[in-house]
Amino acid sequence: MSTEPLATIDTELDEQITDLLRRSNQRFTKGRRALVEALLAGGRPMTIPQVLEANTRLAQSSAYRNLVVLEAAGVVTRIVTNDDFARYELAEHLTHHHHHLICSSCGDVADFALDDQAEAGLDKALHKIAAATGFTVEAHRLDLVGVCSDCD
Amino acid sequence: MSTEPLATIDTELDEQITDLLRRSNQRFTKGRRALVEALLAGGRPMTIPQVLEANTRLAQSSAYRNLVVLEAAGVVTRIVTNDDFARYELAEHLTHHHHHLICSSCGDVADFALDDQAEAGLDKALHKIAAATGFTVEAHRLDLVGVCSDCD
DNA sequence: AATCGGAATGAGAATCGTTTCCGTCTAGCC
DNA sequence: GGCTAGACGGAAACGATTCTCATTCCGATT
Repeated sequence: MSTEPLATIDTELDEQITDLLRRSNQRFTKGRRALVEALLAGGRPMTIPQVLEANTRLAQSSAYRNLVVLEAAGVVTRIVTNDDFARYELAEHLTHHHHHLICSSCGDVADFALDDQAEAGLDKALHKIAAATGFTVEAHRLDLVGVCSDCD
Repeated sequence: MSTEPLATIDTELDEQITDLLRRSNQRFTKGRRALVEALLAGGRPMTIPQVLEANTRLAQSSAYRNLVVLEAAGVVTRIVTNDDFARYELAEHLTHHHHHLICSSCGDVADFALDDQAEAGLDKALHKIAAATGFTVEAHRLDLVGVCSDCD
């Protein structure tokens, strides 16, 4: 479990994650660190097979188990599409608020961000809806579904 | 396969669906009609177990198979959340453009619509993104994730 | 209305991503 | 150094969905 990392977790991020994990009584172990490194290196939502391929030392069962732990701790986010596999990426508060481009052909997912003005307008409209329906909003998700340039 | 329908499919809708199915060389059979009626009566995205419970005459395997057929024909839309089950609802062009409120506690999904102005602003911003990334947009999906008033 | 051909049906088996078990190993602590 | 709770990893179990296949239905044709 010790080859050169796919990406380096800087001190600040390390502390944030350690802290997040500690809050749910979990440790930031080597296996979990390797997962975060793989996701960081990927720079996009990755399926478990992709993660395992990126770091062949990881055991499948541990990857699944630890991604559940990391999600519960708020370190990563699980994304499900119509594709066969679930995908994971670093949680937004460790990176930045963004949305997803989902390719309906190959299933790949990439990130994009809305400009501040559009995001603010959206937020306002959504809060209005929430207030009208008695729904307590935790987050909003915006996906663009279409065909990526590779598949076109 | 002949009890009183859960909801009535009016002539116009019937023709639209028949036509949609014919385009993919499929018939609008009784089983498929029963599925559409159940979804129509539900008025919200439903899981297969919910559909089967609403109409106990439906066979599970046929429900799964026919929902795939109906989706391919563009009659229904499949929605996946973090919940264990996929959900289906009538396609937007048979109803109206809308978005989803997803309860992170019970998994239930309800519909909501953005006001025209917010929707137009969103559309504009998304087309800008698409143009910048070489992504061909087919649709956008906007979900509000939170806790519904029942679970609160 | 009887027949034929192809599609639809339904019960159960198979699939396969994901989860869980369980025995072994580690890291952290005295 | 030993102790112990937690983490690990290989393999078995799980479960939503899909596939199989014999049977039934539908629609067109004579």
